[in-house]
Amino acid sequence: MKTPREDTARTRGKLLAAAGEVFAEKGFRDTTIAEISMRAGANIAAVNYHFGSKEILYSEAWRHAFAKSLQAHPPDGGVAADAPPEQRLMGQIMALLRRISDKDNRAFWFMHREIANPTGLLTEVVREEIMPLRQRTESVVRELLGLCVNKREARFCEMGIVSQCINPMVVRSRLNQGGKEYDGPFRIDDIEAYARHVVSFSLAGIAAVRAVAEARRVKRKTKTAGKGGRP
Amino acid sequence: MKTPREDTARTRGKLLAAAGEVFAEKGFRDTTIAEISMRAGANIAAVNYHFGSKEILYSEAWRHAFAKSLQAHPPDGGVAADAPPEQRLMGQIMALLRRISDKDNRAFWFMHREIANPTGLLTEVVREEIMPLRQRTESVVRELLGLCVNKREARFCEMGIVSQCINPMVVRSRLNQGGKEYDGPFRIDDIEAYARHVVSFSLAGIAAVRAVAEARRVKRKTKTAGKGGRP
Amino acid sequence: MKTPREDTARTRGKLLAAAGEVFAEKGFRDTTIAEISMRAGANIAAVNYHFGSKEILYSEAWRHAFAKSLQAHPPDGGVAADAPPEQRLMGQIMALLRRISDKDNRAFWFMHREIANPTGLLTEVVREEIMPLRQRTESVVRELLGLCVNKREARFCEMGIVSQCINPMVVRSRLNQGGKEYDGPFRIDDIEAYARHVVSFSLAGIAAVRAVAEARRVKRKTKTAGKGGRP
Amino acid sequence: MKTPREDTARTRGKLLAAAGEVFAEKGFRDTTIAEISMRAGANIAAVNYHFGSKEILYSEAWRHAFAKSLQAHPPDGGVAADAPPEQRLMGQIMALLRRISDKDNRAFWFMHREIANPTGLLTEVVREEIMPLRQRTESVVRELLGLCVNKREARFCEMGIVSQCINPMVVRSRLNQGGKEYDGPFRIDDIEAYARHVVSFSLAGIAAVRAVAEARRVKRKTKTAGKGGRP
DNA sequence: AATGAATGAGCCTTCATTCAT
DNA sequence: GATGAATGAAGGCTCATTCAT
Repeated sequence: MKTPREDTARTRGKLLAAAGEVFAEKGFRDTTIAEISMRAGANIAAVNYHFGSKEILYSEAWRHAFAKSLQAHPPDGGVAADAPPEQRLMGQIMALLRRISDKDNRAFWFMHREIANPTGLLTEVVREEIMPLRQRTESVVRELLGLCVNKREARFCEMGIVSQCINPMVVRSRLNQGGKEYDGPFRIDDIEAYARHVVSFSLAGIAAVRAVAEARRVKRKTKTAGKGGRP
Repeated sequence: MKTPREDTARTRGKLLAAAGEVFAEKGFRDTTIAEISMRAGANIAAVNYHFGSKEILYSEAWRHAFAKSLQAHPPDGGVAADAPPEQRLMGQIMALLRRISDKDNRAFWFMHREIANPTGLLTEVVREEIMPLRQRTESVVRELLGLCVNKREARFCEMGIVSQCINPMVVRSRLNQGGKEYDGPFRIDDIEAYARHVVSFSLAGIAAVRAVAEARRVKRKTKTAGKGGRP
Repeated sequence: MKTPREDTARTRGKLLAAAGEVFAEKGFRDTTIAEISMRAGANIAAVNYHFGSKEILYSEAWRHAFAKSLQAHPPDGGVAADAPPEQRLMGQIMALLRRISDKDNRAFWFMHREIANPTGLLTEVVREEIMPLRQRTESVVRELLGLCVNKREARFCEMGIVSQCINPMVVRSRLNQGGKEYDGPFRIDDIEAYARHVVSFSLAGIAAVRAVAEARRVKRKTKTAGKGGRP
Repeated sequence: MKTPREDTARTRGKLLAAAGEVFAEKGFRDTTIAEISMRAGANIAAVNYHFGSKEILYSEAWRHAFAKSLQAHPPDGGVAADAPPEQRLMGQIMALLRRISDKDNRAFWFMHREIANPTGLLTEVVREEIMPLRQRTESVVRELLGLCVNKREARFCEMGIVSQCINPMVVRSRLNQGGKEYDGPFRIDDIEAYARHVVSFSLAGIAAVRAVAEARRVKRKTKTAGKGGRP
């Protein structure tokens, strides 16, 4: 025996799920609430009734999808918090790639569309939900970079690493869509192989940045020491 | 003394420029030909008169913007063709970052929107115009990688490098828009500094990939030699 | 107490009636859905909401009008099925003329416009709905023609009879429109008088055709008999 | 060496011919000046330049086509003016059927469309040009009807005969269009056979009408004679 | 609480006509 | 005289939202 409350909750859930699918497929503008309602098996007035407007549904659907995505693929990638930073980086990269490539988790595609085609509806959501993830990555990267590297370079590294994950996945997905697989230069056959590549490529990059920074620090110290040391 | 031909060319040009601006700002769907016409100082029927449809204008505007973009920032970045590959890579990265960040060149934003929100109108255009650029980059990367690295890893490297350029620029641009500068973790203050970072980071990454591949090759040879050499 | 279903049915009905009027007056192309909606007391979006498109409304309105027309003027003209064929022909002709001249039944004008200015939207409808009527007429005509008349001449007769009904009515209607009655050579004052004329004119025509055919048959038989009979 | 006058005349002629084709194919509303101009190899402004408006071109094109049609198929059908009325009727019917079925003469289709879908642009033209033809037919019919038949019945006969020619041709043409021949009940295989059918069918009809009228006359006279005859 | 009918603003496109050369 | 560019009015259709039940 279902209470009206439960009915309401179920309809809301169906609408959120349907909205997630359609928004991810077509973006905000090309999505019609008629299609969302239909896929959710609900009335065409249901969206405005339950959420107030298409715009509100949009951000709610994103939060919903993002939470589900994080639950399915924890950001540490299953690596223990006290593992060496190299392994933790690998874990985070794998988690990110899995979140993006998981066909059941559409949050990433929302985000991507939103960045390309800003509605301005997700800016707050981004800061609240995405930032912690990036800071978690930045923190591992800083560990690997050591103390000599300044903040800007650390940010550069973090951005570069995340970008290596995001961009190729986007391109791959787009070019492979439409049924026919596209076997051109953009193709990534194996998520795990690509993850290993990004890790080893980036660890080398990080090491180089670290080396330069440390050399600079030593040089400065020597200079300072020489200046101050000689009477 | 204007001939009708010249008139047409001028109006077409104005429409292309206006279309470039508006499409880049708002994407295909949210752009109205009314706004394009208004910005071009033309009648609302001008778009259909000169181009036939909004869709055709879209792809024509992209070609126009892309050609202008390439002309303003040659893909070699001003580096001679016989310079060492490290410098040529730097040149290409600089050229790419400049093309993306140049506020007068909107082609990149078209492309980015198109990938995020495919209209299907630019697929051919991409393959014809973008591929050569990526192949040019891949070719420098392969030079730096040496002969031991297989094709897939070369592609991974090329994709990673290009991604490091594209993605942060997108995010930076989006978050900085709306008048207020956003001084958060995504910000890139200095294009040139970021270019140098990407080059040194990526050269180290490439060297690492190369080293691994060469070690693998040596190992195999030794194994083979051992197998065949000792009875 | 109106249910939504009843509301829909009423609005649909009003739209069908209004569409019937306007399409019959102006034809498909010159009819605007704005006018139909206005006459039906509905919003301009109502047509697309209830029917999907102007084209669908067109053929639905025709079916609606045709059904109403048949109901108002049964095709046998009130003559019993076992009456002599002359009377049944009279009944059908009267029914046809009444259907055409009835100002409340617009189906005929649709048809006429459609034939003159084909939209291709009614072809199926014609075959499904008009054919049975013509076959009914042809069947009476064949009865009157006897067995000697071949199929082609029977068809000629049927076509000629129906044409005598349709064409003058069309011309009469057109020339009388615009407020001023046109009392020229095309005018038919009295539907019933014209029906009687068509019947007697055509019965004589049919008899002549029948006589010729029977004479031909007798001649052939005699010839054959003569040929075969004499050794 | 062409004078400007000759150029103008030629362009006008091409426009008239092209307009004749397109108007006959598509009707007034669905015909665009652009298509007429294109088919005539003229500028899009040529129609308004040479004729003033689409409407004027429409009626001019009709006059042009009608004159050409009459020239190609003289209304007497090649039968001498002193031939017996039966033969003259046959001549006129043949001429009418030929005019209608001649694929190079589009005037009839104009007319038909105009009647079905009145633009009001041809009403005067009709009265001026069509009436004489119908009066010519009516005059033969009256000859065959004799003096006892009243004016209304003569008109009925004439209308019926002409209708037998017009209507089946229209239907035949429409149903056979679209490339595929339609071998249904409407088909007329042989213009000449149909003409013979109409003549013999109608002569019988005329004879019947005449007989009835004469019987009525005799009856009245007898009655009158009887009335007046008895003292 | 929830539905389905109805709305009206807005968009792309068409096309006869006009304007400047 | 003749052209081709340009115009503006109008039409069909879409869709998020509101209204009445």
